[in-house]
Amino acid sequence: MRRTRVRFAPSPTGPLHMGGVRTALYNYLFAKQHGGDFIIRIEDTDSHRFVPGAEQYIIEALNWCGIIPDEGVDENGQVVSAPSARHPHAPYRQSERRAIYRAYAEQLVAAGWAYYAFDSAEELGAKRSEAEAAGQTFIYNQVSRLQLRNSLTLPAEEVSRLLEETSDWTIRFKMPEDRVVAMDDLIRGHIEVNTATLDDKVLWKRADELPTYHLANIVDDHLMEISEVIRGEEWLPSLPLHYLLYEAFGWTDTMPRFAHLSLLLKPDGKGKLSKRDGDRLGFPVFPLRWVNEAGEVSRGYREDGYFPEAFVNMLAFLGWNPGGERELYTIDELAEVFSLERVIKSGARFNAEKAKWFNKEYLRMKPDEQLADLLVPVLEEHGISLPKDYLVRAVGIVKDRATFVRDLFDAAPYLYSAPKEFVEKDVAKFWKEENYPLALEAGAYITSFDGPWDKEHIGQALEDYIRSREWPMGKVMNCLRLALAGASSGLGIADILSLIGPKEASARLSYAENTLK
RNA sequence: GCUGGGUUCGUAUAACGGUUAGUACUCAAGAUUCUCAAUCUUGCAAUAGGAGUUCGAUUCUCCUACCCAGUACCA
Repeated sequence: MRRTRVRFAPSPTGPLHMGGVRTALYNYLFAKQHGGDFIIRIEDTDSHRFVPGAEQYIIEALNWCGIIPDEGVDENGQVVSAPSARHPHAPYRQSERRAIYRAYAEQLVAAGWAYYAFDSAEELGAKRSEAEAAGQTFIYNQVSRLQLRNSLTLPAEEVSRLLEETSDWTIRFKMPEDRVVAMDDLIRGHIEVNTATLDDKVLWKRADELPTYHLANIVDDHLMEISEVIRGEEWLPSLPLHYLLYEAFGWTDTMPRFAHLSLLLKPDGKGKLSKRDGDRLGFPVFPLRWVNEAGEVSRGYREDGYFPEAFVNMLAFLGWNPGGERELYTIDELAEVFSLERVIKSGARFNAEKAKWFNKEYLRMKPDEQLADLLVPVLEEHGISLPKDYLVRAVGIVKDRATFVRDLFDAAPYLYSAPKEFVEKDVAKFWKEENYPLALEAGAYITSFDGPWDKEHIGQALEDYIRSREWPMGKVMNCLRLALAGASSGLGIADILSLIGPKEASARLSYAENTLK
């Protein structure tokens, strides 16, 4: 039984999408469950699409999620370039491995599994548009390669000359003509494809001396001793090529097992989840905030106030579930119960409401002390500073109505500072001549209450007082809340009073009396 | 178009040939309360369609429809 080694291999062409985070997460969970290694490899073989900062973003995002690699990134979040005991397969960035790939590509040519192709990108582009105009599709395959300029059709001397004198040739895979490739996918089961439907993919480019994804991916997975490849569904059509590449290299016996994950879909309508959907429907599609070169901002789960544990839990359950009815799992618990067999084959539609629900659940589970600490920066934004023990008590009172930390303030700002304004509509409704004097009187009574100053005793005393006088309970209470909180709806009067204390309550009552008249 | 993949309440999913097709989110109603939340209870709501195999199909096979992906010197 070989050691479990899986990798997440993103391309630094932009911020990591939440679907990418899910792929990384499943890889991580699989590795942890099998006591194996989780590796991050940066696939930056496309020199044209490189985006500055993207690699750093990916590393930071995974780190925020608690998806910590065993190899590929050092303790400071930097991709490691030199091999060491902890990082035996460095470098982990393909642009730094470019010297490796050419020999492998040439090996395939020598063995008859690949050939040199001299058609320029422009020539091929022209052929494509030509075919398209005729309602057809141009494919570089077993049929067309015999009409094109390559080492299969040109004389040997001409090939050597072109290899020597030109610098935009490529090495293409010579797809077998009529073979059924039988494959097995850990999630989808047995799949068969006939090679006659496949094309001759470019493996290596002389122009930038870089491999394409297919070559680099197979070579690196082999060199890095990857045991399972868990990746997105968009790679399924390339699987036959990858199987054939392992065969061509003679690596079939150590070929990894494959698992193709379905995609994340839009919450509504058709198609896969995109950045636009987030903007349109008002939720993040990226783990972290991202600002592109044009200065456009994409919001992130972190900045929107999600706990990484909630984000990870929610993501894990999008297209997978452990079978029972429990939904809340820490990342370590997920690693224990995760299984590729239970990954759903069809695409999962993302649901922003459910994401919020997860966060709310995690917020409720957090100790009040911790929530109080998290609330401090929010209060600072409002210029408020209060003692820790006061915040702990306040948080205990509001946490049930909060989804995010900021709701701990937003849901009841009056717990942290006296209201300066009153909701007009509520004033009109409750602050009436026949009601507010009663409320003021009840307020005066309770602020001088000499029993134990806690929610139960205050609530009981206040209620008894109002009842004994046969005043209308609702009207008096709402009036009191209006004076204390600035609005007629909100926390229970006893909750508010127990926290702010009789002195502050008294001050608020006077302020309301003077302000509202 | 071609190739491959997919299809259970609105959404995420459970049920690996036998269930009144379950659960969560959302939504609605009720209970509770000084209001609003929270909470609790109840409710609405699904096997894409059609053939087969079988004593019996959500589950297995085929066809149709629809959805997704790929079809680049991008990953």
